Amino acid sequence: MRRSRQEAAETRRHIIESAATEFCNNGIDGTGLAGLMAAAGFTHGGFYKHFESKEQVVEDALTLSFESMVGSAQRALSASADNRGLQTLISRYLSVDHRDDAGHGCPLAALGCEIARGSDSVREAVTIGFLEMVDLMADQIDGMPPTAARKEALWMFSTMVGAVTMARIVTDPEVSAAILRETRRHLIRPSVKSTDSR
Amino acid sequence: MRRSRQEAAETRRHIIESAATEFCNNGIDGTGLAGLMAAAGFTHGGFYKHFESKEQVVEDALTLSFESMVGSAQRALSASADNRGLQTLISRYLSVDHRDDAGHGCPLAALGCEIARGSDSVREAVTIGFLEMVDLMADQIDGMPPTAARKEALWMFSTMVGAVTMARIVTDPEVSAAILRETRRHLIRPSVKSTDSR
DNA sequence: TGTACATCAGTGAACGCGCGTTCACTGATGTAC
DNA sequence: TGTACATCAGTGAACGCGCGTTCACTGATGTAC
Repeated sequence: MRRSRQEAAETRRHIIESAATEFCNNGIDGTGLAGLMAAAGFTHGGFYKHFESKEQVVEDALTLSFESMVGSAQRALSASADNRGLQTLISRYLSVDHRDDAGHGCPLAALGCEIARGSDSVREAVTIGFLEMVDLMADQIDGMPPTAARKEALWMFSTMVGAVTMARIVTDPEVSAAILRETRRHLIRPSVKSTDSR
Repeated sequence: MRRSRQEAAETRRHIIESAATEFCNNGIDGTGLAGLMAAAGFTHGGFYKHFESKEQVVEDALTLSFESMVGSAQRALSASADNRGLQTLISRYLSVDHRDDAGHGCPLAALGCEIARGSDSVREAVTIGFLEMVDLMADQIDGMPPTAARKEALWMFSTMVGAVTMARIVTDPEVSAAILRETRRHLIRPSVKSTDSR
């Protein structure tokens, strides 16, 4: 039974959204197309009416994940005054909530090592999203020329990805919390220094 | 044709070693038992003469990976004077060589997100190895009480894992190199401060 | 605006393939006397 | 020390299963007149 163009577009979007959650929760290799379509409320036969291959839905899901992460980061930043916005962003990323909800979190923390082994087009799409987040953060770092700020944001975001990944691996809850806490302390202190200390 | 006990033990060890490389290169889900045994020079039928399940060889391979990483780190540290040992360790970890040779590198950088979704016993084994590396690094941080040094090492190593993971994802070679370089700069500077600056 | 036909979103069954696991078989090793 | 038998490391074929992908079919939507 054919659906209207608008309905079909909504279906596609819905599949991509739930695919992003499935991938982040179970991994890319760990998510089958049947399960992916079931999670979206469809049978798996219809998959190829929307995508050319599994690879394509991976690419679309990762792109959408970054768009929503960048979007909510932008909203958080414009909602808060001064350089507190960056601190809020970092604190949220390095929170226990984010650690415990991979499905709705950063795709780099959830799928980093799988993406590293992925195709060029997947890595390309992820690189674009990563650099958008980096630029967003760099804009919030004051007391630094733009080039230096970008370099600073580059390592800050990589550090955040590593911290959440490790906090998810470690079995001791105290060590896990300590990783997040210590990383927060190191990343937030420097940018405060210019206004607080001395 | 039965082999001697010693031969069998050597075979087992050899399978674990090549499994570690295979996992780090192709992922845990991405490595089949047939390929794993073929890489070790055997047919896949003999796998269950040495291991109870795929899960067990994963655990053994990760444990061995950490042992060899911790071992070579210890050798590097004891070979160099003062606190230069820690700098050498960090520089090597954050090198282009390590980035480009996942198979013989740190299992956390190569498999972090897969391990995070792994079984408790796999995560437990990895946590032990992670904390050994952390303690090794903490011992090299001077001008800090042991508890603080351990916390410092905790976030430093997480940061290193994140940097190598991101450097492997990013498609732009300059950005990839910049991630490693900036992370090196931030991690090496503080420990030098106590002897160099002021 | 109404009718006739082509299009295609979604279903459900099927495809070949590689996965983890099992098993009968082999012949050299280990053990018991 | 020598002989007879049990053990078991490694082989190669087979198992059921879930994977990504394909396809015939359906009926509502879109298009042409």
